[in-house]
Amino acid sequence: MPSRRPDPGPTSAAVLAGALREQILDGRLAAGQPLRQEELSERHAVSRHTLRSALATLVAERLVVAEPYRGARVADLDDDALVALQQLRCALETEAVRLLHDAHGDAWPTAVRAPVEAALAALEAAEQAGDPAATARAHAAVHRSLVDAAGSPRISEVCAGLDAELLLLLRGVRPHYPPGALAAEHRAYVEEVRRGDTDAVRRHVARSTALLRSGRGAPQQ
Amino acid sequence: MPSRRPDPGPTSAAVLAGALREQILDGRLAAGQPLRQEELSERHAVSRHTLRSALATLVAERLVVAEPYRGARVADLDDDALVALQQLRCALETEAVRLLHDAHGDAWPTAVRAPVEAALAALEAAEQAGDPAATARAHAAVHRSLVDAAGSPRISEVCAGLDAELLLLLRGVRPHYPPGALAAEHRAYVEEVRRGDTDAVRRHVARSTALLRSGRGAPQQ
DNA sequence: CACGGACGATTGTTACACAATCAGCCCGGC
DNA sequence: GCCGGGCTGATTGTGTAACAATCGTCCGTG
Repeated sequence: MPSRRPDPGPTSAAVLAGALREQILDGRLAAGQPLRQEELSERHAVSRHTLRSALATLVAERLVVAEPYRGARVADLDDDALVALQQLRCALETEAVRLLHDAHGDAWPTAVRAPVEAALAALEAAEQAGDPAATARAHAAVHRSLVDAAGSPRISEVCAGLDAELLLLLRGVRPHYPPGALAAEHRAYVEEVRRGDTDAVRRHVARSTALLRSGRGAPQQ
Repeated sequence: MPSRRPDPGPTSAAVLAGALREQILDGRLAAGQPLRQEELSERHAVSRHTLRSALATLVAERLVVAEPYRGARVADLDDDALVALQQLRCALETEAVRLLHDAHGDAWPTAVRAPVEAALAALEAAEQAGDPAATARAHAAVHRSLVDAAGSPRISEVCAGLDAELLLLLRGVRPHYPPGALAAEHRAYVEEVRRGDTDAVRRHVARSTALLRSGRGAPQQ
């Protein structure tokens, strides 16, 4: 039924970048691990050129850091990177909430509210299923749906580009919440921002940052 | 006198990207113009591979848009792109101003104020010299110094990445101000934000957007 | 006039080679 | 003993030439 494929087929470099991103996010490629071009290109059965191209996209996503002639390695993010990232997310989401309130007041039309509600429901489902990785993705999706609702494409895009990095930051963080608490907290949060309380964004992000810091402090045991 | 060279020499791809960026920003490569790999690689005496690498960095900077198998072309930005970009800049600079006020109140230490003052002085000088391109760069530098003062590296970085795109947007816009007016307006603006008036950011950006839209409306004559 | 296939142009990918740089090691001089 | 210089292997950056995949277009057929 859908038209055949406007999609010519993603390039090899793109699918390779996707595979590497997946391996980084699920820990098969550990933080700080060097990424040698020859080894990786052989393992994935591609040319060294296309591997370099894939690495370049991952560098743009900040999942990989590279310096000329010294090679690339999986990014390992410290607490400073966490707070810097959260400050950026706070800037984007605060402005998104302000744009939403300027456009709709506290009576969001269903076209705006529906995706957020769907994301909240998905978060609740993932939490009940007990899958930490899926919960983390669903959590990111809630915030993304909120920012997307503002209808500012560049803000949305930067926010989307932060998702992978945020998931990398979340790796190894034990859930602090009993199942359902995260969804409930976010339902309340969405309600606050719907009333135009932009400070709620700051509070929410600050709380999240504090929890992540404490959760990352003792990764072993 | 300075240490010999911590710099191993920028890679060819990097200098090529710089050259292409310069050509795009000064109009030698017109907006919308296709960028053929073979032609450009021959003209700049580099391999097609390194050209592709340079193009990838320019795509990341949004000076070039590319789609697989269909080639790359110089970005041509419309009014929608302008307002989307300005919304993003507003988000970043508003948060920067808030961070500054949270950290220092309205008594900024000299370490914070000095770079901003220097950027303002440079803007005034460029304006008096009557060089529109230098004025545009100095104007961008004022806002960047303000954001950098907040000390949030990720916000600064996104903001810096927007500079080239903003300069591209400004191409062909006639100055609306008599010499000195831009610097004066920004001195007043900095004074407002120093007092913690985050709404001043929104007003400033909105005014700038309106002027740019009217200036871009009739590029010829 | 619609439709489908052939054709050139352009991009994506590969293989192999070489130059440039890095990291470590050995070695001689103070 | 320790410090600095040069050598060496490893790794990355770049070049050359080719081939495969895709796009856009033109052309012939019905």
